[in-house]
Amino acid sequence: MDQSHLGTSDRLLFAAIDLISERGYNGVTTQQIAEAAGVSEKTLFRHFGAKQKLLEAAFDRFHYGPEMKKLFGERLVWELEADLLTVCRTYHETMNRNRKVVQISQKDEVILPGYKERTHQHPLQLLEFLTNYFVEMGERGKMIRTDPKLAAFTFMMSHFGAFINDLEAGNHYPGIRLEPFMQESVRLFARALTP
Amino acid sequence: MDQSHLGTSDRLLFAAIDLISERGYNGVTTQQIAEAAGVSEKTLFRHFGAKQKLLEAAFDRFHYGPEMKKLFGERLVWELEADLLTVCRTYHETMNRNRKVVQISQKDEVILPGYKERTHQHPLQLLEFLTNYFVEMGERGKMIRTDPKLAAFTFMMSHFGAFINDLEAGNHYPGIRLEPFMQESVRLFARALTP
DNA sequence: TGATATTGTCAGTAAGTACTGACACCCTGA
DNA sequence: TCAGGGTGTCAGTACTTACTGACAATATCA
Repeated sequence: MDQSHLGTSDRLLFAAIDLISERGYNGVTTQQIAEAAGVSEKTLFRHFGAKQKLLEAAFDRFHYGPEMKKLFGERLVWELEADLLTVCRTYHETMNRNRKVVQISQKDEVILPGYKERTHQHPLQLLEFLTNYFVEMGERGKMIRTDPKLAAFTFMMSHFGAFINDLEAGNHYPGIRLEPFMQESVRLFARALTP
Repeated sequence: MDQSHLGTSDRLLFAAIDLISERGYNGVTTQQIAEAAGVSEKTLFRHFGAKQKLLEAAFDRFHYGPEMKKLFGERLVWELEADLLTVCRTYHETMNRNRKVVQISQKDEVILPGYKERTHQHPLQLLEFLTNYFVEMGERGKMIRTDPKLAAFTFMMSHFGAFINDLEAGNHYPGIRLEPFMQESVRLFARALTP
């Protein structure tokens, strides 16, 4: 985790995200953030003016925008099992990139009003996408007739749950790893939804 | 939410759980907790001695022990769909009773070391139970051969995800309600696992 | 009524914390 | 060599907050 090559601002942003995601906004002092960044507290305030501004800047810096819309529009092969795997891989990739940001918006919703919505944009998009995909697959006769939105939601939730579970403490459920879980869940849902 | 009939200690414990689950341990002052309980701050300290002790007492008070082991051991009918519904209902009931406690142990793991494990005892138990159930069902020829643990985990995770999603802000995913979700998810998993 | 326990009030302490100002230092580039 | 931008140091301010002590008020109950 050597960040000495980064500029002062970036080091502060990194440190802020790291510490706040662990201990919460009110659980970390500006001094601790500055120290973690290898910088004096004064410098922190010279750059960001206020603790809150620092968090907001950090949030903006590390929150990946909704850039995946068409990202896997081409990758689809209209085979249920393969496509579900693509979707859930994309989901876990996105969530893991935003890992700490998600954690912060969970812990400190109160301090960052309005920011939680941004964090939940990705999952919402994916849900919408998956729903449309199910509709289309139904029309092609490659999927059973069900409520496509609820089916998509159930699939998403199982991966959201696994993600959060992993976020929180790693190993509550011993002997369970992400990759086998993804494959098994995809297999199950594919079997459930194939005519 | 009239709690005037309760004793002083209990009112304080209620107020603590309420406020801390919303704003986090460091986001609430002892004065605010006392005020919410309709009691002077001094009384708070007379009863609990320290803020941390108050939280610990509150946690103990509102954390339901693992009392369900055999609770639905008799309710099972060895029909996949019906039993899955029983399991996930039990799950959501337990989680919802512990709602605020779960939220606190998510936000303030740092302040309550060791307590998170306790919160995750119920899900762990249910997972173990469900795994054994799947094994038994497999032996009876009423279920396909799969990794029973991963299948159980996938089912649990979809409900854990739904629970957390509901916890956090209520309605990220508009138009989705718990009851229809439970039924649809049970239907899906039953279809996936029936021979 | 009187004894005891519980609570409120109020003033106060000690520590922590976000944030500032003044000044000296160092590095870079002209 | 000089100027300027970014930084560290240090002292300090204003505010919050967990927690305490002393005393008065009230409720409970024998």
